[in-house]
Parts: sequence; structure tokens; C-alpha cells
Amino acid sequence: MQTHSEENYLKSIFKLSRLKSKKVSVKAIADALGNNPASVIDMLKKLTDKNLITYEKTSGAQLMATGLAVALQVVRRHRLWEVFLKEKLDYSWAEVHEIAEQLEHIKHSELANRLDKYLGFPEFDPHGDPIPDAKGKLKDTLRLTLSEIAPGITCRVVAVKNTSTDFLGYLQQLDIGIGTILTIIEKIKFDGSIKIHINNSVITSVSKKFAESLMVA
Amino acid sequence: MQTHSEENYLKSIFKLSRLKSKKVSVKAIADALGNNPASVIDMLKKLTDKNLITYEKTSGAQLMATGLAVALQVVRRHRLWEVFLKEKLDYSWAEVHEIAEQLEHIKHSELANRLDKYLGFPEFDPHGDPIPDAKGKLKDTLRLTLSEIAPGITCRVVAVKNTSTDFLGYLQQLDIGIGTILTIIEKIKFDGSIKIHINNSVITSVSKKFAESLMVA
DNA sequence: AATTATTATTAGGCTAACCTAATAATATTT
DNA sequence: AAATATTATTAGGTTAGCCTAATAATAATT
Repeated sequence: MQTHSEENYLKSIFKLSRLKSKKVSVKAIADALGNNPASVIDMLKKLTDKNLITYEKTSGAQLMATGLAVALQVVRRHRLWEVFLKEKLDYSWAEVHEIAEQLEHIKHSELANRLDKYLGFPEFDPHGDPIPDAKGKLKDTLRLTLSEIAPGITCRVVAVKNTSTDFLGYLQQLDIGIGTILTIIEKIKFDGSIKIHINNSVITSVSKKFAESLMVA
Repeated sequence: MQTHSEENYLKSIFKLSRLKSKKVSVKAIADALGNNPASVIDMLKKLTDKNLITYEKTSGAQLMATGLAVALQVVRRHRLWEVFLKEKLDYSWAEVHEIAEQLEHIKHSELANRLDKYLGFPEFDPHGDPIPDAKGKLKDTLRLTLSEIAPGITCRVVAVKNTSTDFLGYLQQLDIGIGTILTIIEKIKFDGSIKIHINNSVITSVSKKFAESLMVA
């Protein structure tokens, strides 16, 4: 059984390893959790001793099978509670995350499964992120680039093909991240650019190059 | 803002002060929480510094207004979550407490109130204990002795009039405590004894003296 | 009242999870 | 490649919340 803090580290490593390479740097974890790098090293050693991750000096951290399983359960609980808060308690899209950060650590056999059932086995949380099933399996959805989506269709950002700082910075600027919901409004034949609706609020036009760099589902 | 541990201590002091006198002994708290008396003293000093309780050497602890308010909010959250677990997730009467022990510490402005609303403003938890309202007010219910209740009526134990060890021990033996649900089956004219259903499971007969020592609502 | 039992308190330690500041290793620029 | 910047690591420290063992105070019993 892991502590809250251990769970938070495992979850962070999990999320960061999806975004970029498999090995996650100390700094990335420190930034994600708002902790000091020295604290991160302490914890990485501890998680290594517990066989939840692999980590050797300078090399960055990587989840082992057991650590991955734990991370997926934390993510599952987090996202299920987010659905609960949004659907049942009428919290907004923006507020649910903070509360779910606390709720995700409540552990009791069957609790997540009962909540899941009660909510009707939702597949995505209010941010569009997929919810792992009871076995920790994340539905592997069909992935296409944004450029392949037809006008009128709504999709969810699942990954980036291009990990250049330029591209990632631009994404950040547009407030687009994993889970962001995009609706294709119009495709311009002339240059392949696309007009999109971001999270049902902002409307922007993005280039063909941009659309080919973003994986959606 | 209090830590989980501080909240647990305040809640324990609150509950213990209802059961017996106002001043709660170190040992009683230690027993209730399963902690060492030395640890309890540590915490009592801390809570005193924070103006949540009054406590001087040897004298026992007592909640101050602020501490009482915190305790009542913890109790409120605990009991609301119990209702949620029972009503929505189909947990049994017996299982809810353990999970609610964790959930009661989730703090976020409005969370308890939204949960309350969602559950339809329940007045009692699955154990029959009253739920404090948003302001921390516990409904003061009409209190009678068990001997004054008519056959066929179901009531809830709210207090004991007699606090002798003999009586309390006997209650424990019968598995009757604050919150226990009793249904009066029959009153025997001959000696004033009463046949009761305890928590809808065991049926027992209790004496007139017994019935006059138990407060119910 | 004296003895014994119970309860309360202090002193000193431990672990988890964080920190700062100094140093080492790796990357990036010039 | 040398200089500089960034990232990683170590050493040592702090706080919360618990512990044990010794001692003091209070209560109960003879």
C-alpha cells in the first residue's frame, strides 16, 4: 500500500512518460509536483527500493509494471471522482481537478469499482481524458492526426507527434494539451489550414503543418 | 486549516465529551484513537496553542468554540459521506464507517454543502446519528426514555441517563450504543419489561429499569 | 493512612516527506 | 574544446506525528 505522496510521484511519472520519452527527468517531476529536486531524489530512491520504478544516477525514472499498475489506479480514481463532481455535484470543468487531487487517494477495496458502476462506467473524464478500467486498461482509441478529421467532428487531443519546443510552446499558448477537446469548423482547401473550436470556447485557425503534428481521437 | 490528525483528535474529544462529562481524559482519547498517551499529550498541547481546546496538566481536554466548530464540520462530512456510500454505492451499514473515516478529511469550500444538497439534506446517517447542518448545528431532537415509547415505534438511542459501568457494560454486551435503532415490539404489563428489536436484527427483552435509563428520539 | 494500581507527563527517539546549500555531472553555447 | 548554464546529487536540517521507557501525579483498595 502506497502513501499519498508515493502515489503522487507515480502518477506524475506516468503522465510525464506519456508526454515525452519513457525516462522522466528529476527536474520534470520536481516541476510537476512543485517540489525540490532533492526531495524528488529521496522519493525516487524509495520507489526504487520498493520495486515500483527503475532509476539509476542521472538516468531518469521509469515505471516498472507494479508502479504502472498503481499509477493507473490512481488515475482511474482521480478521473472517476472528477466525473462524480461534475455530473452529480455540478462542479465546473475547472474546479473538479483540485478536489479530485484529494479524493484520488481514498483507498478501499471496491470503492472505485462501485463508483464506476454508479456513474455508468464513463469512458472519459470531464477534461476528455480516458478513464482506465478496473484492470487498469486504458482503452486504446483510434488515433489520427487532426488533419485527417472531417469538418463538424469533435475530437480529443491524445498525443503530439512533434515534440519540438516551438510546437509545444505554441500549444501551450493556445491552451491546447492532452485531453483538450477540438471541433473542426472548416478546412481551407487553398493551404490546408483548419479553423477549430478549442474546448468549446476559443476559435482559431491552425496551419496544415500544425494539424499534422497533433494526434486526436 | 487543520491536519487530518488534528481533525481526528477534535472529533474524538467531541464524541467523548458527549458520552460523559465535558472534560475528556488523556487515556480516553488515546484509547479512542489507538494512540499512545504520550502522543495524545503532544497533540493536546498543539491544539491548545492553536486555541482549539483548553487543557492544563492533569485536567483533561475540553473543546473551545473554534474547536467545536471544526469537530462539527468533520462529523458533518463523515455522516454525509456515510449516507452517500450507503444510498448511492450500496455499501452496507457496517462498511461505511471505515471509508468515511478517510472521506471526512477531504476539504473544499462548498463540497460538504453540495454533497448535502445532492443527497437531499438527510438528517441522519445510516447509523441513526444526526447530521450537523451547514452551520454545524445539530438538530436537538425530542428526547424521551425508552420506557415512554409505544409498541410498534422505532427510535434511535441518543444518550444514556445512567452512566454506571454496569449499565454501560451491559449496553456494550447488547451492542447498543448512541445511534442504535430500536423498535419496541411489546410492553409487558406485569413488570414493565419491554421486548425490543435491536438494529433490526437481535430481539431481546429489557427491564423497566433499563428502559428508564436510555434516552431515545 | 499506606500500599497498589491507574493515569498523566516528560525526555528522548524514529520515520516520512519535505527543505537549503554545496558540489558534481551533463548539456549548451560560444 | 572551453566556458557557461542547466540539471542531478549529496549532506545535513526541519516538522508532524508517532513511539518507548522512566517518572510523577492521582485514584482505588486494603
